[in-house]
Amino acid sequence: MLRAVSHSLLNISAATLRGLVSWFESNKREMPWRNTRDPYRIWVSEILLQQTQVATVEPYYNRFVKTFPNVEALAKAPLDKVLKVWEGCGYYARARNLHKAAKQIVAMGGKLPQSSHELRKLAGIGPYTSAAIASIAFGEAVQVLDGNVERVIARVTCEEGFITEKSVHSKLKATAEVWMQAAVKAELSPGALNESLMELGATVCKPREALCSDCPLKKVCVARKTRDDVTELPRKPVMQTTPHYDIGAAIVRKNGRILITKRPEKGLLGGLWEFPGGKKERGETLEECVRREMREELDIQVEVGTQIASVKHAYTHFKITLHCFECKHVGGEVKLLHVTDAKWVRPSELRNYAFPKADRVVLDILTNS
DNA sequence: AAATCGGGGGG
DNA sequence: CCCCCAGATTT
Repeated sequence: MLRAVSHSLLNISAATLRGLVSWFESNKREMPWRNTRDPYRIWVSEILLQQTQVATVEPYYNRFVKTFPNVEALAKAPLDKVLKVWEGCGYYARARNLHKAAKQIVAMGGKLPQSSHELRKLAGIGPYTSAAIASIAFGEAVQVLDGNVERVIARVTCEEGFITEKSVHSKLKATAEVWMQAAVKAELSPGALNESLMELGATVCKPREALCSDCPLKKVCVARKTRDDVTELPRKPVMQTTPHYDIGAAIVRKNGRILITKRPEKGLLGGLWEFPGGKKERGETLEECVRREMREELDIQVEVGTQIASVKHAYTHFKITLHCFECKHVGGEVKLLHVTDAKWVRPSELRNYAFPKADRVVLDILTNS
């Protein structure tokens, strides 16, 4: 055990690390947040980049910093507006926590904390993000260990253990720490080492394709030397298949307006608006499901008309097909039984509200027909 | 330690 | 169409 770690520690030379960073300097992709030193913008970019690819993040980042140019602007904005800018980007707890942390920072005097330890205390900032901001924005010698860096180190050190095991994770982290110390001794900047390793993982040492001939670490990579297929590392347990649900949803119309409801602040799609509805139960038709959901969630009676859309969508732990029906409101005043808010909205105003992706598809069908 | 929490891209 | 990706928080 000790030997495996020691081996990788002793083998990373200043020259190799310099080669890595200079590879990065000449191969790095252009990104909007790489043109700024503003810690606020670097923070926003790192939150958006959690679980999300660079190409997806770019338009969201540009819109976000234009709408909320600094911590104060973000802190004083209503959450609904923050969610609207985040609409479609997923993992909405990130937006809620970013907003919450902005308020925390303003309460602390308006300046972002500069150490990874202090950053870690803010909502939505965990081990990865605190290290990323501290190293990139403030030059702290703290290593990041995101999925890219884990993969690069697992391959370079030929770590065969399952990535989900704590001991394996600790080993990779220990190696990353030693590399960081070696980089500091070689007078390389901590942020540059971290960005180099992440960029290498994203563009060369990729999950299902390793472009080893382009890799600045190819001479020291143990997996490349000893294995047929480096992409088998890091090892991961097989994922189990996810359940599928049919959802019945209603476009309830009254006096030219459509009824939308707001989801609870916590949990799945928290704080977003949607067309009311819910899971179809066994032995129930979609039409019966819609009538039942309108009764249970809102205490209204509807007449279910034609189906206007059937949208498939995959979440992290299950899949849905959203079946959407035109409905006529025929009785009952709306009561907030299982929703936090409800509004009758003109079709042209629907786009002012933040909807989940599946509902956005329905909305597009609705307004383009 | 395991489950929750989106949406995009690739084969 | 299915499979893969992966950081923070909650349980």
